[in-house]
Amino acid sequence: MAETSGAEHSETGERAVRRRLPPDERRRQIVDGAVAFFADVGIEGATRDLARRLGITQSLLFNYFATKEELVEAVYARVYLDRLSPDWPERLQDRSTPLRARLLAFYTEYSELIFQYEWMRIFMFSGLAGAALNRRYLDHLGKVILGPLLAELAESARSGPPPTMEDIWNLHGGIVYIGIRQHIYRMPCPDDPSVAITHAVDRFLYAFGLEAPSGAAAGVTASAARR
Amino acid sequence: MAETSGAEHSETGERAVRRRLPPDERRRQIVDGAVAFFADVGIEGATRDLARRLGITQSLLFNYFATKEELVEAVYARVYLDRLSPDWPERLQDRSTPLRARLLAFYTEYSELIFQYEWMRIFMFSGLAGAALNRRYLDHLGKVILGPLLAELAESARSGPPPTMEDIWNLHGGIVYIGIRQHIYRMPCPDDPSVAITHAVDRFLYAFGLEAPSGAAAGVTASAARR
DNA sequence: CGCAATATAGATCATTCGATCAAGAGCGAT
DNA sequence: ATCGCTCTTGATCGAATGATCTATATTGCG
Repeated sequence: MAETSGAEHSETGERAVRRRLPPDERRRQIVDGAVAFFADVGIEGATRDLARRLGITQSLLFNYFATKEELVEAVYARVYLDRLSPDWPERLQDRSTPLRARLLAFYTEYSELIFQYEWMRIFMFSGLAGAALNRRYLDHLGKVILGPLLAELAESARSGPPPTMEDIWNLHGGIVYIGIRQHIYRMPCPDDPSVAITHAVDRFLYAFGLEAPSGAAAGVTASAARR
Repeated sequence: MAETSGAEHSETGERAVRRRLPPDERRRQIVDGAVAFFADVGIEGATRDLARRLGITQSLLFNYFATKEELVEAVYARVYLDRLSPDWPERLQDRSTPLRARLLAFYTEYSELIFQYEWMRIFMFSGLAGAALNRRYLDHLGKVILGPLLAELAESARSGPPPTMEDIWNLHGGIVYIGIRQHIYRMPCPDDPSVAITHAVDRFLYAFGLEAPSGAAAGVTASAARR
């Protein structure tokens, strides 16, 4: 999270230098802080604690957001924004590139985007709360990413039963679960998930008669496939 | 959740008949209600709302649990209890049965145990809160189930790179993610996950040169493998 | 340099939270 | 029946919550 200014003090509340900031900059600082704060303690976190962490007073929050709910919405918007790159659909359907390379490129970039403390936790908090943005995101993911991905796989598949959407969700879930283990459950995880991602994608493709012969341990990994 | 008595009233608070219950029965009723309640609204849910849902007064809760935290611990204990059957380790290592059958039997039973609204959500809530029981459970799962499972797979694997713990977690995560989609995100899911589980297990085994030739669409599914 | 605009702070309100307590109500023993 | 034990209740406490308001301090502009 970008430190917008040097005015924040540590959470052990010694006095900070008072800083007057341009409104939009202050607003950005508050949203940034709120993202980090709510990711830690959940959306139910107290506005006073958030203010203390930001080094401002609680009442100031309400100068920028009429209600706490409005602030939470801003946090959701910030976190969900640009998390699904608009060019992924076409890149996933670019048949001049092998399907495996497309999959590896997508999941490498996607995992770098979402395997982050703030995103993972706020996504889970908002999911449990039934937030509208959460459902919209998952709908969009299914329609715009995983749907086309299924079509591509069905087109290329050379053996076995035809793939279903449930198979795609299984691939997706197995990969996303790395981030869940890391940031939700705080389990020790490999710092670079691309090896696990590569293996998961290869196992998946192999089952449909695609690429990755059994000895391909030295193949291109997801991290090296980054465009 | 078992309706312990007919005394509960609907949540729209019309007066209920007052019932005097034996202490342990009342306690059980409270824990049952608390499991369902906290699964819905999260651990931060108010004790007054829980009491209203149970058709009792809020103060009565504190006759059975000294603090809310104590009640929450009872909820955790109830939910986490017996969720990892003690005979799974040995059954997973019973080499008189094919590895595939062992895997399918395990994940069928396991998914039936955990793909439930209360479990899934309370597990996620407690995970986000960093509850000790959550870490203990995952430690235990890794050591007692997934560890032996890795050993079995490594023993049987006939091709490809040797399996790692990360591979096992990928299989596990892909399956568990079905429950997450269903109960955390409330997405529409197949009511019987055994087909998806079977395919996931078969893809996994196939990648290590085991069973499931490419045409095995009509094989034994997980639900039929139930012992 | 001085003034107006506004960012900021601290006190404060009403509500809700977990938790306590004395009084009342139900059930079993006699 | 009715007595007594204890389960249950409603009132209530102090702390914490979201939200408001007034007074002060700081900045930018002329």
